[in-house]
Amino acid sequence: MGRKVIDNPNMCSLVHAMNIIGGKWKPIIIYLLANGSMRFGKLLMFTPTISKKVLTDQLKELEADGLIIRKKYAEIPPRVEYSLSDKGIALLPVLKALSEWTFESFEEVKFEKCRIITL
Amino acid sequence: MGRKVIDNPNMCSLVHAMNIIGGKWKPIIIYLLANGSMRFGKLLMFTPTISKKVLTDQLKELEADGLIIRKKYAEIPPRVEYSLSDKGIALLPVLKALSEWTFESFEEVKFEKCRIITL
DNA sequence: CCCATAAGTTACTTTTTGGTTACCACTTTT
DNA sequence: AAAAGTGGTAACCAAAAAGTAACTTATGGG
Repeated sequence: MGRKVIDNPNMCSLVHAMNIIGGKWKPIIIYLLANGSMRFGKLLMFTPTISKKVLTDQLKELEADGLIIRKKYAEIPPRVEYSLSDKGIALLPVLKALSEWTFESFEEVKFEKCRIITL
Repeated sequence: MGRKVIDNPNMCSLVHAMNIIGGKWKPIIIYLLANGSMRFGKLLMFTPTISKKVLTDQLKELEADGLIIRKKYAEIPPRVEYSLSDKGIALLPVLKALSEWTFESFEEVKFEKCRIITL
């Protein structure tokens, strides 16, 4: 039921990082939120191969770990806005560096610099 | 048989990065190799909760993606040394930044700065 | 002749993750 | 009166990842 994490008896910060953002989708979700808040439906549109349930699950874990903030408006139909917390914002430079590493290390492949939008 | 990856029609470099190092163990393996080459058995010892098969699989994928180099010596019993390639070395600063992000963003928890050794 | 060794491989099982479909709650629009 | 729009949840299944245990290979040592 709970999520599986790497045992971390020595409190290694890299192990913890992998436990938090190791999920395949999480860095991508965080990057999608880099330019401001987004609603559930829009996040779903921008990550076409993810299912509703998986997106829900990932968002819940990200919220539980304090990387994103979920703001629910008491409207009908419901509106829920997701945005980055301070922790999430602090992660952006790391993700940018990761994206640039790919760009530079795999020059033989023509990558776009972190355009995640796939529609 | 093959590994599952995120569809990446727009060649987003972050998506590619996740496809390459998204595995739970991969960044940790790369970090273990930061200080020089290591033999299979030693890698296994330093990652206590990973199984032999999974370590083998991860190493194979890392090698296939060009992040590590596998050098096999024609000895009996066999000796195999794993080390970082240029791509792998170029990834180290990113992993270091990731480790530091954890350290600083979760101050309430007392993390060790990237001591991965868990024995 | 038998054992140990290093680095796996193979076959098998279990756990985890991801996907599908249906359904809900409320209101506004048709 | 019925449908559409939103952000979900629940039940159920399929697929993938991971774990376990036994086996392999070739040689030197006892």
